[in-house]
Amino acid sequence: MSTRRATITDVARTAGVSPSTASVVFSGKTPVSDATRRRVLDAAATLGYTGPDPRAASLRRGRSGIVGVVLDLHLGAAFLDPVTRLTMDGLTESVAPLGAGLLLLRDRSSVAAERDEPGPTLTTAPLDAAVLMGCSGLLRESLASVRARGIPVVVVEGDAGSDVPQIRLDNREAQRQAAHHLRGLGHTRVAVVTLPLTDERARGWVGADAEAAITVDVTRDRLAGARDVYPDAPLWASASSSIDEGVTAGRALFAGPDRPTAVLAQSDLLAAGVIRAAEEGGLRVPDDVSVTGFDGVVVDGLAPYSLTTLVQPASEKGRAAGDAVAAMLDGRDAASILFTCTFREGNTTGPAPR
Amino acid sequence: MSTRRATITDVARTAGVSPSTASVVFSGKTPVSDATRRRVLDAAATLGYTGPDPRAASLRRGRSGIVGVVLDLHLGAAFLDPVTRLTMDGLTESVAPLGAGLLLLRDRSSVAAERDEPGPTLTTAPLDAAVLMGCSGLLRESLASVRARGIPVVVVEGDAGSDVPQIRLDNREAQRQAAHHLRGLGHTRVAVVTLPLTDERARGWVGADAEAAITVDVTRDRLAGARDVYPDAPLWASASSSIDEGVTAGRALFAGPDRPTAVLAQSDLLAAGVIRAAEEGGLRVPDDVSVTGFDGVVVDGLAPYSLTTLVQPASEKGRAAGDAVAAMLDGRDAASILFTCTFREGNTTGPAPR
DNA sequence: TTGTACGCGTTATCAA
DNA sequence: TTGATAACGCGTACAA
Repeated sequence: MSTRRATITDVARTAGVSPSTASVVFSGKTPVSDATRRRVLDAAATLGYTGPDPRAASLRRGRSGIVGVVLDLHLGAAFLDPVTRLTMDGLTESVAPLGAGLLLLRDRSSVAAERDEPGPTLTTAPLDAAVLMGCSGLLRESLASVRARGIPVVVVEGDAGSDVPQIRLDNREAQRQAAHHLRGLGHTRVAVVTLPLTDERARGWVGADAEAAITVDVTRDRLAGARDVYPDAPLWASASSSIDEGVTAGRALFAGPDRPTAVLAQSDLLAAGVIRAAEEGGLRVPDDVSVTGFDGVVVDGLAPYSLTTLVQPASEKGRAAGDAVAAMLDGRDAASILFTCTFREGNTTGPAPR
Repeated sequence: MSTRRATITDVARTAGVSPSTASVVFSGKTPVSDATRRRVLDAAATLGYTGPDPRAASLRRGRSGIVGVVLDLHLGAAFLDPVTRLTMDGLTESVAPLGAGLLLLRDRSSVAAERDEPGPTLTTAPLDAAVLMGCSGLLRESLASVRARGIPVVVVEGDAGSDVPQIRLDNREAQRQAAHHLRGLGHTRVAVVTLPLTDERARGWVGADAEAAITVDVTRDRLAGARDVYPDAPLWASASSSIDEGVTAGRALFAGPDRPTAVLAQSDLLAAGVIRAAEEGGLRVPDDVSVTGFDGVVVDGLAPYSLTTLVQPASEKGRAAGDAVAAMLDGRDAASILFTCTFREGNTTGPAPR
């Protein structure tokens, strides 16, 4: 084997052209005569040169073609959430035309403290831009340093300073619609199953104090919407958004004496679990209990139910984030966007039983 | 605003030291006197310098700290699979100590053909290494060029040339164990629900021709294990690994005259769906029908069932891939690994009804 | 259409 | 403990 990788200079020399010409052959930025191109390509083949070194190209260009995505959980957990998956899909799509790929990063504020592993960070990775998805407030510092480096940042469903473009949802209004819907059906005994209230993710009934101390934006906003219509509805906080958590919640809800006739769940997965718990308890949905979800995602295994829910434009959110990144990379500035959910009536809600 | 970002040279000049000294202050590779360090740090703060440009550092070092991960589907679909999630988690962990992050790449062979979007590829991204997860054979070409560039590659559950380290599972033996288990319970009328047979992902009953034309390794190997014990079991191919697909399969299986008393599903999700379909059809599990899964993952919403299944070391696979990458990056060479599944008996299998 | 010259921002090496 | 030097491999004005 040879001692060193071939560079474009080697190729140029072998082909008998200048390095710039060889470069142009690969980038296609400038017309090159067919004869020259062939000579260069042949030389490249001979030398085993497979194209410009991305590292060098990236230094020269000032672009790496990499967009960092910061998730607030470890991968598996983050992607457990269908909304996250859809949003990532949208982001992937909208970022591809930029010639960029997504680099998975973790919110160091939550992890790095534990043990001092290195790992790529917002500050050490060769990023062209960064997208923060639903990250905790603690990451402010990294955010600051990234912005200091002049790297465009977009925040999706998270709490960032006001001068960062944000992609958000009308969580409160949307949840209010669902509550209205239930009230219109005559429901008065309604319970709410919430997403985690804080990073601690404590599960169980929620008292006034805990309710006042909610730190997760999404949870707080959706709850506010429910409260607009049902100020006194009892609250059960789940530890995560999953069917199993919904089942746990449902069991608790349906166990007591004053069984609710309707449940506002803050996610479709939770709603699916609540429905499962209802069936398990011999309650029929929606005859005995109405259940609403939130997100409008496909819940694997929920058929034949079709949830009454708020459909959120999940992949559009990702796409919007990508577009914002593209805009900023382009020198334009990106505005924050507030997406709207659509109420969709399924077969899981019905008139309140008398 | 100033005209240009500060560089380490600017910082050095301001601090009255040489660039190399300033560099060392940031990298910590060499002891520096406290006084000097302070001067440099102060200068950096003054100039708004937040640390070395990763692009330049990466060119100089010859390392980017990025490991590419090629998935054979779009993100959302890939992460729909719990095994993929776990594997990615393991990979993330084992790659973090390397100071590396994961860059999400798509199998261009499947996508690029469609439309000619640029997007990051195996060949244009600044990768230190690449991990291919369950990718189709078509990607051979990219694989070749990557290897030509001297980039270490590891393949997980996919079909690559023999000279690439592979991380695989004893699919056949494992599935055979499940089949043995069923035979031990006296089952003779057994059906198999498979993962997709080919990239086309056609759903339905499988004839001999189709069975002979299976292109997906995992599917073929697991089926072989089932065939070792039940050479004549009827086959239903699902279009993906999901509960809903399992339901569809189950309905088909339980509709016919010769209803099977046991079902070997090639994934836990499929098994969960089959169970759901059984319940739906008034069959009790395991009294009327036994069902086995494959993977040993937590299926959200499956409780109170605990599947009889083959537990595969999913995150270990990811970790092994990361370790292999680390080894190769280190100049050592990495061997292929064959992981073993563990049979776990749950409450979804029982004696064949008489 | 092709070639020349230079700099992108760092860091490894070695000498002081 | 610090500093000088020399790449790292490429792209792009600009000139020819």
